[in-house]
Amino acid sequence: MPGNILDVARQAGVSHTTVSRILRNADGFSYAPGTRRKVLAAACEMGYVPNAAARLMRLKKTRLIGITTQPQNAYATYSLIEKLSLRIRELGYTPVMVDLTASAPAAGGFLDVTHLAGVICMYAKHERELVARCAGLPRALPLVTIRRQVTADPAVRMVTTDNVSGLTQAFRHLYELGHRRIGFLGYNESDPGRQAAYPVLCRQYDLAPRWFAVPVRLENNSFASAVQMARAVSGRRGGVTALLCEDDEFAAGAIAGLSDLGLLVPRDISVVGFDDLPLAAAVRPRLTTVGVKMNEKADAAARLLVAWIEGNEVQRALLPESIVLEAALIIRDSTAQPPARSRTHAK
Amino acid sequence: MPGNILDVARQAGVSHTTVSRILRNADGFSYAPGTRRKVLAAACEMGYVPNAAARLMRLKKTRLIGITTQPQNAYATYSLIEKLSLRIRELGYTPVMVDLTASAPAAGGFLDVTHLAGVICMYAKHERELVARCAGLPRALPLVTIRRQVTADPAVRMVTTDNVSGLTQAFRHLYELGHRRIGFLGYNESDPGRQAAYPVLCRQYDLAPRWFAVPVRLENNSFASAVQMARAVSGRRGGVTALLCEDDEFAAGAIAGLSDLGLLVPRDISVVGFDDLPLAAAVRPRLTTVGVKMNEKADAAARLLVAWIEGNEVQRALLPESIVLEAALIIRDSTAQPPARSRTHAK
DNA sequence: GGCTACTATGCACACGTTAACATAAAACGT
DNA sequence: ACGTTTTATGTTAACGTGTGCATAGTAGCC
Repeated sequence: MPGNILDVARQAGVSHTTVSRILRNADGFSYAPGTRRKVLAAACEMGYVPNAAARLMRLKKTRLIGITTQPQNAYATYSLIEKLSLRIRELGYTPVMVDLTASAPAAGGFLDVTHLAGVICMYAKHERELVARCAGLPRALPLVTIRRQVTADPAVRMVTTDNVSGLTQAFRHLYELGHRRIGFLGYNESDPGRQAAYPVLCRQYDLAPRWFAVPVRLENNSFASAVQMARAVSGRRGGVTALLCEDDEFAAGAIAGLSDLGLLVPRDISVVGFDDLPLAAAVRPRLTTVGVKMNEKADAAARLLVAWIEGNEVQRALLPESIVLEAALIIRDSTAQPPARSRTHAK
Repeated sequence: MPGNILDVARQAGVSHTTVSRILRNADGFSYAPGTRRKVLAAACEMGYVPNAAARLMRLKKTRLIGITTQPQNAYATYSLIEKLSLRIRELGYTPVMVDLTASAPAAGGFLDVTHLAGVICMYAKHERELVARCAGLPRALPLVTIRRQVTADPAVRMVTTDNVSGLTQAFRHLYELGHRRIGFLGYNESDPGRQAAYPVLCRQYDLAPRWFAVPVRLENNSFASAVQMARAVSGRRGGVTALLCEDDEFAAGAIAGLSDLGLLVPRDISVVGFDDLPLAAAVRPRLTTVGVKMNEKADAAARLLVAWIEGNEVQRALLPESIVLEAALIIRDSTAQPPARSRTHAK
């Protein structure tokens, strides 16, 4: 125990109140330069660090921000977590990974959701779960959802990408290359953002939707499950010339799976990803993909949450309900004209 | 504030001490079944969750276990973090990601390293940093290192894979296929575990070592940096017929990079990975790789750390200094005989 | 100089939990 | 029936911090 505030006070020859106020730069208090110097010197010398627990008990506020995780999409998840963590720390908070599946609150788990200053939440299921769990609390848990907001809770804000625009760009790109049988590979049950635009676009371009959903049991490994979907995608009934994928990991997996069947991307089938992860530019062929500006997304989410946490009633009301970032199609090597024989029979 | 222990006590008609002891299953206390039932019912009904801060202040022990992270190797890192988190939770602790680069302790950061019950540490640099930072503390920070232990601190334990055996198996596999120009692709500065065995094996098999190190500036994205290394690996001076890689992500990147140069794996060059991540079986060609049993590793690390945390002096002394898991070569599609012209001029 | 306003500091309490110590009732042995 | 151990519960202090209230000194103002 490396010294408490009383030790510092004793050493500096002042009261612990003075120490507390000087070290926190408390507003509305003026201290003599000499006193200030003495206190800072003493604190610095003995390496004083305020006891987090005591402070928390007093303030009833932590500076912990939860990040919900899930096993799907290792790459995208980790990529986002990493960037979020960085931003959160830059804003003076500490990121904590929260697992909503297992956390029986009474089971001795140390940190409960209720102790968090806020949560950044990546999946619709988690959002519902969190909002439900905090329903009884007098103060709603500040929550920023990435992707799509699903509850009407006033404390929930959203940061997302304009998925509709992104998918539209991708769709048009494929259509202009000559594709008329364009499929969509996604989760069985997921946030509706990216999937919702697909049938609309099909109707708009007068094409039949061809939908491929990964079975729930396979969802834990996106890459591998996409590999397994390749047969369906390329099979008699599927028979698409181009495939839109819900994320890059799916796209990369689909390419691998197709190559097992002797099909080459983009010669035989074009594939488009979503996210523009580092993976997308690394894989061969390089992925044509919809870039979602992960960095800006993390930045916006962290800022929005902190603004909400630190703001008063009025300031909160001024915060945007949602921040929507632009998406931009990044054309690389995984898309090309459909094979010659396919170009004849449209629709 | 959803009720404190006093509220529960009042509702159950007992003292708060009784509530505390019953809810914690405190040893050495026997309570009447009726009392117990009353307390549990009251606590359950009002959804009582013990206040983490107050508990922490009293006990001076958290049930938080830190996991150090780093930007390199998104896949391997996330894979391990995910499994570690699960095990840690199963043991009744809460995982927290700790960032050692930025954490100025006094800068308002809520959780300091000193508040953690222990840390699981994946990289040599972090281990040194942590041990150094906790040097002044009366109680050393319990620490389990994954991979290779680098400090002599008695509170540091290690869980690792038998990398030497793993690399030996891989080397022998390549040698027996007929390869005589076997390179190694790894980090410039990394834990010496996997790299150390390579020159020894070269000497043993009487081959010249061919060493390819990723420049530090590229290290943040293993996949992409391996792609960039392909030219060196296959070039005039490099000219290897087989490549051992420090991890699967490197291997996958190398394959992609080689394909850019018109070289096919395994026809022109054989590639071996390390770790057996999900990625290894997903990528095409499927990776021949050294499996390190990530699950068992996470399990062993979490158990060892918790045993140390909860054990007394005597029990701690009985814990193994290190746990070494076996490695097993998994042969898939990325290795084959060297091309015919290469087989003639050995060495 | 007396009143006011402000500056600089301290005192004492509250937060919710655990644990050492205390106590009353019951069981037990002779 | 009486001392002794055991069982079942309660009392109270302590952890380290922030803050409301109090206080002493100092300056301003007519």
